[in-house]
Amino acid sequence: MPASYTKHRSQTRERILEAAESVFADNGYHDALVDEIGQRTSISKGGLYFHFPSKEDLFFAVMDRLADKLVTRAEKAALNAESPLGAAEAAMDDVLSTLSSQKRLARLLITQGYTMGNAFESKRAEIFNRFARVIGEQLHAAKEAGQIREKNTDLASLVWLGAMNEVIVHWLFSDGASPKDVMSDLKSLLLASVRSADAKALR
Amino acid sequence: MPASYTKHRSQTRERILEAAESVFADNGYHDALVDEIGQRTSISKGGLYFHFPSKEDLFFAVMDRLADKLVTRAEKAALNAESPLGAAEAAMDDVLSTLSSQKRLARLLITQGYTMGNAFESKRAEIFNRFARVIGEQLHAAKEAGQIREKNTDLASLVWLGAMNEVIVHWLFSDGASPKDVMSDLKSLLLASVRSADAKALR
DNA sequence: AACAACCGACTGACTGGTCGGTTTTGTCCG
DNA sequence: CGGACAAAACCGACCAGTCAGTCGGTTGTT
Repeated sequence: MPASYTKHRSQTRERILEAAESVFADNGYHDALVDEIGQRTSISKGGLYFHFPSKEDLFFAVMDRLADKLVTRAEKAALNAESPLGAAEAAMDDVLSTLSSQKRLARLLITQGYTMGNAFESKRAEIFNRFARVIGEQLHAAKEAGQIREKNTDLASLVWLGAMNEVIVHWLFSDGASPKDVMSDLKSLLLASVRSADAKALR
Repeated sequence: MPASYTKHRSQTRERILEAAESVFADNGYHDALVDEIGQRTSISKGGLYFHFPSKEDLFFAVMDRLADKLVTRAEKAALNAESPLGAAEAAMDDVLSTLSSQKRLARLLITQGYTMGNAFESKRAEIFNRFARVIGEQLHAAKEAGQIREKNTDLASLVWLGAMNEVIVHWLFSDGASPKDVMSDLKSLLLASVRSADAKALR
């Protein structure tokens, strides 16, 4: 295989990835049509299947590329910090502001690609909001009672919900410790995140 | 409509919901077949469509029912606590241990139903783990440097990741404040969750 | 009789993937 | 240089499996 083939080959791959990212971002995996990716690249379906063995593989390649970009950026941003905790902070800064300015891509990376359309995402949001509200009410009451420092209890409840969710998801896929096992550590983390300095006793 | 109709009607609905929950939990929404729900209930497809207008509606009804159960349980658990923060803690306890003991349902509620199969979930896990590792390395270094109190940096990185994720997801669906806008509040929450008392200066 | 509940064979839209054939690109040699 | 050969790249009509949803008819209840 002559060298100049592989060069052109990777150019085409890149073109396909670009278009696929856009189509997946617009429609989500399920509703994205391979034919439409073909249209946007002016490459026929058969041509696409020459470069990628399946729609799924193509999607994964898109996701990998996205994650690469994001991680690379964040790691670069972290280099300027003068301490580890500062580095973590800088990376968080970078990721959040990058995603903030590219809603479509955030959507693709975080949920859209994996889900089955807008109706489903709305349902997910509805249920999670319900949980967030339950947590939020308690935190709000705790705030009134002077037990916690944090004023932004809505945000705090999102943080708590997100943390719990992630712990569960991790358990679901890693076969690691069950949520129960990490619960006490998790609780002290979350309590520390909001507790005021002068509230030692909890119950 | 005679009374005994509606009674039997709601019994049948319940039977269907039960079976549907099981089928959805086993296969996820996409790969769950309406025909299989029919088989398990001994109700024909047409019969099912007499009770639910579509597969999607049936799925949503299942999810609502699940969320109901979970919230009700948690709220009951919270009643025994003696302070708001204690109530929040008790509810968290309850939810985590309930889900811990029912992996199938946790899966359904948290992700499975909305996604497109195992390959996709694995990919999601892979990417998120990558991010978690980046955070984890920083936190670990911060621990070595004595900047943080928390010893379980793996868990802490999951918490951070989950919190960020949830903030982003919420923004994606609520059209609320962008992650950038809540970033400073979010940072102080997360830093407070791990920071040791004697580490004030950050950078 | 009237209506709810249920049946299940059938349909029709959908779309990922295939495959035989064509065009383009690079290489080799006379 | 140029013509012949091979391999890569690309084309697009077509196939094949899938399954949610329908509908005309049946059974059971009041």
